[in-house]
Amino acid sequence: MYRSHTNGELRASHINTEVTLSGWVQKSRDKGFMIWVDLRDRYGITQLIFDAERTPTDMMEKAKSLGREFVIQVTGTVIERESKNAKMATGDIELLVSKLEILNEAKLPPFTIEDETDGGEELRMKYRYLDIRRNPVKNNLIFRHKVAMEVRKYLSDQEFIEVETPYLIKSTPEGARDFVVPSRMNEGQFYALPQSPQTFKQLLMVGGMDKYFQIVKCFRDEDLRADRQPEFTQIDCEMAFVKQEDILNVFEGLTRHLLKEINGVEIEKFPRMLYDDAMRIYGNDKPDIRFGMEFGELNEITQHKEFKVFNDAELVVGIAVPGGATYTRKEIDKLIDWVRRPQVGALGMVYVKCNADGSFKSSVDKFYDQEDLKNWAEKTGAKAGDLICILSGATTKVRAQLSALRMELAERLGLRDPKVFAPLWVIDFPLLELDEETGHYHAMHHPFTSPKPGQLELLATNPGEVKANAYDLVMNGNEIGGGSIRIHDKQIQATMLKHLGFSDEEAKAQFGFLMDAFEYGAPPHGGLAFGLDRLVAILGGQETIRDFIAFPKNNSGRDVMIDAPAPLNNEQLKELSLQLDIKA
RNA sequence: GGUCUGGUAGUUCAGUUGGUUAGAAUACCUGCCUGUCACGCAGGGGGUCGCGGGUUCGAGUCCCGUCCAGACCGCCA
Repeated sequence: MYRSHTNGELRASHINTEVTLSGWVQKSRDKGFMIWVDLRDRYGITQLIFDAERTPTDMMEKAKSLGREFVIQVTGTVIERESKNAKMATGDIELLVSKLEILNEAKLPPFTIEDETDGGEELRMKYRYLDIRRNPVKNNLIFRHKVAMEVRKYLSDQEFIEVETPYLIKSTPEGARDFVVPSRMNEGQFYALPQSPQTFKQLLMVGGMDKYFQIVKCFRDEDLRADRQPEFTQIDCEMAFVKQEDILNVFEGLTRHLLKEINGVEIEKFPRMLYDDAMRIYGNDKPDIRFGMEFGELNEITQHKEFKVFNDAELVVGIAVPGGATYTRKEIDKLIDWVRRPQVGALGMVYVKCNADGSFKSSVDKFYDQEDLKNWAEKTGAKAGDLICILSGATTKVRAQLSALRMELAERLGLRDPKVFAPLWVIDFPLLELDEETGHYHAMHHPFTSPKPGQLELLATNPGEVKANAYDLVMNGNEIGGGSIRIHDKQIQATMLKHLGFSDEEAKAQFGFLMDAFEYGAPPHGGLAFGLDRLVAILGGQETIRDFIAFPKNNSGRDVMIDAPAPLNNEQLKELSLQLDIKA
């Protein structure tokens, strides 16, 4: 037996009992006459004591030799501390050690195993097993476990069945790039890892599993971000015999359950916003509605003067920055520089200070009078003391730019409180999206999404106008889930693929199995998938998903701990019938 | 593919206009310390300034290239 108790559970009630503990040496404080050792495990810290009067000399020497992160086992008597520590759960007691065994020595760790570590990101990733000993990371992993358990509990209670789908599937050219796995037995052929179990869950619906879910790894070979990993986990869900309303209700229920159980937050009804409105009011399909700063479109009240920039613009739009009227010229210039950075890409910014005395001062006073500026303030909801920031240009670009500015300013103003949760549904997404480079339309969600009833005909004439039965669940400016009602009719699916540029042969080769299945009695169905990593990070009030993943990849998609990816040797390549073509 | 920021002791960082032997904190080692818990005190060891090239009497510092890391844009149906 290595331990009778954990390091987090001993209290005053255990005094005078003999216990055995195991764990890691967090720190030892050697005062010469006495040595205190903090013994750590997953559950907490217990203070051990060795002292010259009660501890044999040889054990004193052994205790002196203990270094950080040594793994030890001790037996002893729980005693009351002479100086208690109210900050520790076990702070009333300590263990007078009678037997000390070093189970494993440890090299000096490359960074300190403490809540506020001195280790940088890269080192922590390289020695992730040490990082996981730290409370912040450990607690995040436990938090993630809790969320996953609540998801399983809730969906299971609603009669959902968790079904596993294959990881070795077929590559498709649409959408994200696939991770590809060569097949040894089928020379020259490749599996692909799934970007999502999309077609399989639809086939489960055809198979009659009318409520399915799966907590499942998905893979996308695209560049990473702080909130994006090449392998990530989805809560993948699908239901048969449902309409959009049913799906929204079920998964709003799940989300409400999580907010209540995990965060103790009760939210009655999630607001719903049309995609078009989200774009118009927030310039963004995943608006953060924890704060206002809503867009005010100013075309009508700006384009009657000689200011060419506004007169030529497709869209003139502004936001009110609370308290911004006090910004200095220098601060505003920095703001203008910020929106002109290539990442944002605005050409310039017009601003209006709404002074406390009710007067206005703008960067375009040459063109507009106080009455004009007052109208702008009204339209953007600016009050005395606010600053109006106005961008103009092509609608799509300007909305994205002003949205970026809105988020940045809200961040700086502390309006993005991680303890506040503001979920909403964004509905009626467009079915198709125009690819500016190729001029072709592609599916905004995926090619199995059904158009709104009666809009199928529009596909031929105005493809960009067609709305889909597609919806996103958005929280605090993040898309935490998205889904759609699917096509379940072979003809409609064929038409859809044709409009996406698939020939009949390509459609058959790629998705023939799905369309064949539709001919054998496919029920109406739809579903939704949550990004678990992101959901957990947001519920946990953090920005980066990496610390909620036990072994994440770095910015370049590398696992720096195991040093993957790595080359294959020649025998392996030969066995797979592969030749490399790498430019020097 | 692109933009920006960074790379100096085990670690986190400072290093001025290019100028003596590159510093601080922390960690580590040694000694002291009768209640520590961010223990304290005294002393000590520790550097390929990412790498390569260039300018210069002289480069951590300036220039060019390159590698690595992070954030973002493109991308992520």
